[in-house]
Amino acid sequence: MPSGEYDPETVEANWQERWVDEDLYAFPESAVDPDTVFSIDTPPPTVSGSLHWGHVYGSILQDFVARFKRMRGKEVYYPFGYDDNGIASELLTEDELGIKHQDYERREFQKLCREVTSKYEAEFTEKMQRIGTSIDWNQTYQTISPEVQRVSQLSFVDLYEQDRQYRQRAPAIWCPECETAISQVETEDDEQGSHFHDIEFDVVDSEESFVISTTRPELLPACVSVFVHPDDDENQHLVGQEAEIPIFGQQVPILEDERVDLETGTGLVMCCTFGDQTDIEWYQAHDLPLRIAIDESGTMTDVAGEYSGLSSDEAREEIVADLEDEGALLDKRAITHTVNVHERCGTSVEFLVKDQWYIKLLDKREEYLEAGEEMDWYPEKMFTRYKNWIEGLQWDWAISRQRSSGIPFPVWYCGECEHVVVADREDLPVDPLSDDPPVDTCPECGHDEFVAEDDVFDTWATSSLTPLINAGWDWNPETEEMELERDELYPFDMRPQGHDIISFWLFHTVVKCYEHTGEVPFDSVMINGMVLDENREKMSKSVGNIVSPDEVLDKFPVDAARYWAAGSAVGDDLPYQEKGLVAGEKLIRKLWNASKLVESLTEDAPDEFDHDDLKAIDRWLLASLDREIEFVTEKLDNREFSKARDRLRSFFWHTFCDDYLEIAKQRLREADDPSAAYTLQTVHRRFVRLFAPILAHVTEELWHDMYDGESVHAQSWPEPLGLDADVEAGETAMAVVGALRKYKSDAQLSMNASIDEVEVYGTIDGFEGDISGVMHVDSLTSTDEEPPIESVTSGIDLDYSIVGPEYGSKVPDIEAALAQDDYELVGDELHVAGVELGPDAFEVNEERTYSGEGEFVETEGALVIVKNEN
RNA sequence: GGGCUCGUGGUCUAGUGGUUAUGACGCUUCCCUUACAAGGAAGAGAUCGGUGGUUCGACUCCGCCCGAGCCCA
Repeated sequence: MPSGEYDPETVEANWQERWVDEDLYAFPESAVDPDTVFSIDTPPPTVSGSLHWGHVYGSILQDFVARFKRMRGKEVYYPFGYDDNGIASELLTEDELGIKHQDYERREFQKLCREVTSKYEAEFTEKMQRIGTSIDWNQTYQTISPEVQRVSQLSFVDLYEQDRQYRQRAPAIWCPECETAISQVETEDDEQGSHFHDIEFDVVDSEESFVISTTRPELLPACVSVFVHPDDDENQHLVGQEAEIPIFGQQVPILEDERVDLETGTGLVMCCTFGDQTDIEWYQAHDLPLRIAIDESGTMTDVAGEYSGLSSDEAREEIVADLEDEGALLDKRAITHTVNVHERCGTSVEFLVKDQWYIKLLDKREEYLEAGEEMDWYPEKMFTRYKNWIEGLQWDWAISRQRSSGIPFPVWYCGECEHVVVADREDLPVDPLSDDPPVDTCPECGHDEFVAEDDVFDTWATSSLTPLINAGWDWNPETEEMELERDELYPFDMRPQGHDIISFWLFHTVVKCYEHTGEVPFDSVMINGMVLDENREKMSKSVGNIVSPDEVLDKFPVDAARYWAAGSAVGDDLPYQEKGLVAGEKLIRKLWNASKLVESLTEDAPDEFDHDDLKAIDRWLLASLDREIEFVTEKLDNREFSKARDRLRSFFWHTFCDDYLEIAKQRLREADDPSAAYTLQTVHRRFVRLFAPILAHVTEELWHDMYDGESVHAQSWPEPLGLDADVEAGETAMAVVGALRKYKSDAQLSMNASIDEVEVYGTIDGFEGDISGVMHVDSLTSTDEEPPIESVTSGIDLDYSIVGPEYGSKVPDIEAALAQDDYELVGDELHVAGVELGPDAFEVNEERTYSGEGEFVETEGALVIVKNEN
């Protein structure tokens, strides 16, 4: 029985513990009907980092859906993944144990990683449980586990056999500091100081020469062509000729391409293997040869002739000096320009040519776009991000990473003919560096020595498999097919995702799962926005405006945070604001206090009551709640949490507490009133369930205290009762109560002061007693008759939705005539400005005055005359 | 530099062609009415970022500009 003040600190912790202990949210073990399953594929957070407020926000939104769907009769599959595979965990392990991963075999190092991260996993679990989500803690996985490694490698084998992957000598972005290849998304721009060198090039078989400005003279030996912009009239005549490279002497074609930047340098550009991204594009577009002058350690190769063996920095100095000697260096000046750097270490990247594995994307752009279209997007507008990403794709997806730790490619190459040997599925996971290939000799050439692939997968190659991990995707040796152990989960009903990572996490997941199963992995996607600080600015460590979950939850109940999280349209960014949480706290308190009152009033409430015997106001309240239920259900179905929350709060607070409860209280205290008691309890039970997905803890406490001892989260969602009621009379009655409150307020009377006499001109049939009871009216009469007041026509209001389309440009004339009172009312028609408007098109505005005894109050649907001696 | 999203009282937010713009927080005044004063009642407060256009009519649609965020270069 709810009594005293609500104590969220104790109550919330208690329920969180019990929910986990009692496995309340456990997904059924046995196979279930896919039609009644609601499966969620949650993107696993990095556990080596700390749980931040953005995680909390995203998780709460997921939980709203999970709890709502559960009450709607679904078996909800709500798993949790710990992402501990990746550089962050590796660095953490090295730090904590004071080791270097290079000193260990991969498997050993991964084992150490698992040990270190398990501590962080436990911490993460605790924090996730503290926000009261209904995750099924029996359904968890670690991305570093051997099982997930197996899925990753199975994915590779499957895509390889489907010919969706290829290995190609291709440009790779290389970080010389980290000695690893990185993806395009791991680079960022940086302004750096450098020097422009103006170098003179001779045109072959001509007296002519031209000048190129370059920041990278050490790339002269790598030069394969010179480019001119198509709009560059001055240099147009050079196109088609050849240029001779100073010092090195190679002769290269002069070509035209619109990617030449006319603003920088001389408008003529040399293309090398590879100075920047544009060089790579030119290499691909113009089918240019490769001249690799710098290797991956930054050392000059044989291509550089006498400079070979020097570091690229040394080579630059010597080449510049030699150019000067030859008279080819015309000028050298300091500039700042934008370079590509590795986002982790800030080192400017190199472009190398390496053997890399790629997943094909470009050839199926249309299909992947259609896959995106097949999913329901909440909100819809976020689909454009997915669409734009696909339309802008210029590369296939490079999945090779030249790192010594990570999940290895299950591949060996023949030492003789480079034939690719892929591991057997039964043997996965394997590490080619430690394990033998599945064949003794090369099936192609019979050679018996193999070279292990030493690259590892890009972590996204694993992160993009979560639906398959959750659904138990594996090889069935009997049928020789890939199968889903838990077929009923797939495709997943919902995938939550932050809007900042739609382009790679979501996209890559769709692509991979689609290729593996032939099905789009998600029926729907729910996109969450970012959490901003109080000033609507992005949270960042460097600015120091990070909000930590512990800090917030020490101060506020979780339910208050949950109320706050429901406060914005899904997909929109949401500022963290304490007043939002304070508002939540107030609602929790209101719900608690109202429940105490309901409890005290409904001790004798009948479980059953013939709806035909309901009093008007009870019938009215139940019918009004029906409409609210329909609204709230629809909004939650559409992930419009904010609308559901606000409407429910407002109906509960104002209609139920302020209007109905005040009346019911009086009725029940004055006499036995089974109709009121029954209604009060019925409505209250419904409110507790309606609030349950959002205010998960306080509703649970109330349900247990007041009702059947089961969890509110295991109850079914309220269905409308389908009662008929005179809704209009009820609303008029409430408006009359409002008018009487206003009268008392204006007269500075207390709300329980009595009023002698009230006359209501309007329909309030059946509500008279309720009004007089709650407002302490000694004598209340109501009538449908015309009130004893004088009406003066004060103006005409047009209904523009009718007048506008009908009269178009004549509307201003009509308005002008009305403004000058130049019109005539003929019967139910309005004659104005030469047109005749029907009764639907306008409304006569009347000013009412009352000169009789007492005071006249006008309200929605009724006119009220108050006569009071006091 | 490109794409997408957002801009509404002091603050947060609803509203996507119909003229009196929603609600909450805060503010002012009044009211201790036996669930709740962290409550109730009343009230003030917005030319809907700027500008130009389409339309009888624009917060809403279109162009440009400004500001913020995200992604990409």
